[in-house]
Amino acid sequence: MLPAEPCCPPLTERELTAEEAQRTAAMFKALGDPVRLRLFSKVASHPDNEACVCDIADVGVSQPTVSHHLKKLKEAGLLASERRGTWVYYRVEPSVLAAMGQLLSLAPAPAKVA
Amino acid sequence: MLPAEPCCPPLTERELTAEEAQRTAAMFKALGDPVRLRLFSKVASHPDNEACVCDIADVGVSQPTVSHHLKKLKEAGLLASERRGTWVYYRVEPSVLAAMGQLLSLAPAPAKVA
DNA sequence: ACCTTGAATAGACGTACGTCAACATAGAGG
DNA sequence: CCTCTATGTTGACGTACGTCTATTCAAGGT
Repeated sequence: MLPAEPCCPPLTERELTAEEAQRTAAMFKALGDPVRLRLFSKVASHPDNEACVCDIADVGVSQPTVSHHLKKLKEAGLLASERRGTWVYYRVEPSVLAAMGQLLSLAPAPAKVA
Repeated sequence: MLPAEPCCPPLTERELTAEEAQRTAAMFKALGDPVRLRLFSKVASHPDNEACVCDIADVGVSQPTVSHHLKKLKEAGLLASERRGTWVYYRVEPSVLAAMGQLLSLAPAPAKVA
């Protein structure tokens, strides 16, 4: 799995290269599972965009499955984790979120002559 | 697969319900494949956000595979298709794109007391 | 009617994915 | 040390997914 750094202009501006697509698709893929998306939204909507696993683990699947999904989100570059004593905290990477948001903006609207 | 209508406030605002997550994850999932993301970006970056299949089919996979992926994007609500004579045109749904972009905006930043 | 080109469908195949139960690891606190 | 709680890891299982070849459907042109 690629490092998943922020990437690329709005999708409406120009087509992605194969490499850009691979890197970027990895991030979308990470959010493409309902359980992962819920976990991510739970972290993102917590104060300071950060939450303990114990605060977000109630999503209807077993604890190992939660851990597995958090790992996937981390590998995709969308979350970072840090152990503080007994608990492990996950935090969203705001820059990555912003990059994905920009990717989906349809700002320029090329050649809409009207 | 759900109808995939536009949905939901920014991920930072509140956590998604299970149903919202399922609906929304389907859209992210559709963009979570490199080939599909390239196809989508090709359509999105064409004039009027619309392109003939013949204009975008060169992504390194067979023609049936391209057709398969375009169908998936359509089922996810991200593209619409229309036959015009010999050719079939695919067009992005701007509202859906905008909704996804808004979902990824981290506007309010709750409780960053600093 | 026939053939040609553009695009969708059907079916098959290998791989990746989501899930779980069982086990392992990490600190905290007696 | 031992144990309790919080997370992560392993290995297995069924299903979904991406891809292909072969075939079919749709429109045009001759």
